[in-house]
Amino acid sequence: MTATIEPEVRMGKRARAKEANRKAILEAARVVFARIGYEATNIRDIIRETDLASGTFYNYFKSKEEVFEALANDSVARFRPLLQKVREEAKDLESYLYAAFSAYFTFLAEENDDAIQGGAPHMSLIGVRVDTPEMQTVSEEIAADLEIVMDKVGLGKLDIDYITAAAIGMAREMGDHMLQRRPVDPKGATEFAAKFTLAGIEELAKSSH
Amino acid sequence: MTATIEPEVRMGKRARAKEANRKAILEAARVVFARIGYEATNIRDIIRETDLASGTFYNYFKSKEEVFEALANDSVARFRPLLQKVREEAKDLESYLYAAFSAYFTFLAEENDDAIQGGAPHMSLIGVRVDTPEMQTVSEEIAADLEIVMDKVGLGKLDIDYITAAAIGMAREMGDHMLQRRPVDPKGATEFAAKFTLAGIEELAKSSH
Amino acid sequence: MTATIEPEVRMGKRARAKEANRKAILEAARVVFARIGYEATNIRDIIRETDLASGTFYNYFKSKEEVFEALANDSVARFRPLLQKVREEAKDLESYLYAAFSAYFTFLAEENDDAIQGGAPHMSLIGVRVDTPEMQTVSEEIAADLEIVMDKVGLGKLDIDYITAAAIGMAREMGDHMLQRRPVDPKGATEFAAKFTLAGIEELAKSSH
Amino acid sequence: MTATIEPEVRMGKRARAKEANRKAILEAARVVFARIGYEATNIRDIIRETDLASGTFYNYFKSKEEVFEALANDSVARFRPLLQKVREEAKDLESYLYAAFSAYFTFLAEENDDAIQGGAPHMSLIGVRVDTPEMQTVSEEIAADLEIVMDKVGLGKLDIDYITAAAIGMAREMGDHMLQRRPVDPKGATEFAAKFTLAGIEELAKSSH
DNA sequence: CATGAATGAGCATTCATTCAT
DNA sequence: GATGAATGAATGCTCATTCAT
Repeated sequence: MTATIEPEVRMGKRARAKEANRKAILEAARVVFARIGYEATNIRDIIRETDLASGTFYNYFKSKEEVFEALANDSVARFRPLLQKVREEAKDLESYLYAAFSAYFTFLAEENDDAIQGGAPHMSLIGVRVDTPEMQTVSEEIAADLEIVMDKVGLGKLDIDYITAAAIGMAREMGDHMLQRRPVDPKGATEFAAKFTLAGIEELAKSSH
Repeated sequence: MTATIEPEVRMGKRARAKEANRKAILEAARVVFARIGYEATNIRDIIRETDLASGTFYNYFKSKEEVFEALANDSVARFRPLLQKVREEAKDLESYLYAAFSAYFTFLAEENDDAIQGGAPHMSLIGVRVDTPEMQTVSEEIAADLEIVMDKVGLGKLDIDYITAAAIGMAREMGDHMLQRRPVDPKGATEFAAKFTLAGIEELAKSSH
Repeated sequence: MTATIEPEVRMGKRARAKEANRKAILEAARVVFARIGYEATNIRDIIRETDLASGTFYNYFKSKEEVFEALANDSVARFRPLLQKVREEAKDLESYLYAAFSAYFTFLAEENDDAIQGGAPHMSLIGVRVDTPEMQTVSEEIAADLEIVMDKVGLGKLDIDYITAAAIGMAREMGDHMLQRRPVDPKGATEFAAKFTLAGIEELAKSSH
Repeated sequence: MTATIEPEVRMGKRARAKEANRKAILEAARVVFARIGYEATNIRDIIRETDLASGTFYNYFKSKEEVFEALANDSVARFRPLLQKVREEAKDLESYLYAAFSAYFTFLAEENDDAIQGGAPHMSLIGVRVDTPEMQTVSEEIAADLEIVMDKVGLGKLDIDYITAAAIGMAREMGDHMLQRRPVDPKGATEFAAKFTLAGIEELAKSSH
């Protein structure tokens, strides 16, 4: 019986080093963006955080923007499946909201774990205050989800665009605050946001007939 | 009887020119910040927008940060009276929320009038969310107020930090959407946000004892 | 009676300094191009030759190409009047050829005087081995001139394009060699080239009927 | 009797691959030099034109200069027999000049055949005249030959340096023009140049005693 | 005070060269 | 001997800041 060989193991040393360097740059970028902010960051800051030489950066990315994009894509790629699961398992509006906020706040907390350990003064950029096309996609997915769910429970006539905006804005801003607190408490934030949003929606529903 | 003398009249020619230059720089900075975002703006961009020489900038401000500060202070100076009135006239949480959201959305609509006309993207060049000095300051003012009001109406035991975060996040995100709609409708946004927030807070109050 | 005031004198100190800096950069560029060749020259080499700072270069020129262009334009602008005079004063083919070669070799010697003093190992680029649009214009002027002159003396049926090419090629290549010799002797080169060319043309004329 | 063994056949597989790589690099360099000029070419440009890796370049050449040299030597190797024949068969100055110019213009036309087909600009990208290794070497060979021949026919007292310069300059400049004409006509150019040069030299000889 | 040219530190980017695989 | 990623010195260029006029 032949052992299953993992892709990483199949790669030569060179390929593995390449992969590792790419990851090192991405990770360094994530840390530096969190520490001093995206705009203030320059490429030297990023490579200084690795043990690579300056020219090496350009073997992997053309610009700061491209690292950012990669980081954002990565975040979204990891977040989307969670959202998918939420969507499938939601029974009603309440369970959807709880699950969605929980997914978001938990993801955010995990995503920023390193930054938090390192005492990053700048709040997380990736995934929070950033509108990449991908992030917008996630927003739109949530909006679509909400529309479906709300339709199903007979609330389709409400202003879903504003409701989504309210929920997303709430999540973003609360996310920043959540990350400032110790201990970081995604559960509490979820409880708060879900309850708050649910009440808001119900109130709007009541006054709309 | 001493005649009331307007500040401008009291000033000499020199002082008036000085004041005008200061204003020109501030206005230029406001325009450029709105156009390309605070971080992306450099001092040359600002003075290029005026008919002044680069050195002149330093007679008035030490840095981009200082202009930002001044612009923010200016916003506060213009916004504070409105907020003062809101605070004074608010009888309860409901009336405060309505008035505060109304002040915010109206301010936002007016503040972005030029930008909308000029087709300025206002924020999010590519990806990074930019807060103009105005918005940042206004948000902070409201946060402070909200805390006071909630305390006064006996809701001080709630998680006021999260509540203000929720309200501000909601306002910010909804603000973007409001500015996209035609006609721009601060009244509608106010109605929506106030009702939503009030219901949220009441729900939290209910479940907290 | 008011003294005639020279433009230079009318300029303020600032304007004069500006003019001087521009000239300093051009002169430095000419020297460095001659010393190490156009392609090998970088902008730091040029400014190092002046007592200016690196950034100052960009107050005057956008690139190495632009300095080159300015230098070339300058050369042409100073050469064209000489050619004009040659054209007007030429009585026949012989006198035209002598005058034109003389103008060229003399101009070349003067142009490269500094470079020669400095022991420049690289032969002159400006005006010799370079085809700027302007240099081409000069070539075309010479070609047109030759055509007119040759027509006048009844040699219009010859291959004037090749004759011009031959004369210009000869001048270019001989120019390089002339600059290597000590003393630099434009008279000798002129004598040689004119005689040579004249004989060549006459031979062609003879065998063309 | 030993069979004549071709070099290629004598080599092992390894050596043949080696030879092929060397040739690939040389050919790539020739193409790129012709396309963008020697100075503007960098090593990456050359290896990109092959299917070899960058490091491989250094197994064959130490620098761009060395490739140039090799290319030039190659040209010489191909051109020298022609020139050898010219030298041997020349009975007098006239026949030498005809044969030499013919060799040069023919070689030039053939050498530029690909470039003409491929629409390569060959030289003068913008402004700076570029000599391919081939041309430079050929010129030098002819110069050396001419000196010998002139000496042999008793014209050694003339200014041979200037004469060769004149002949070479003429050939170069006329070569450009020849390549522009259709059809490309080395014969015509040869006739013109030889006649012209011969007359020039004779005139100089006459006036030198 | 206004001016705007000079400054030079700082950043992005390229590229010849090396070397582990 | 081939590979191609890593290296880091070198270069082009920007921009906040100063200062003589």
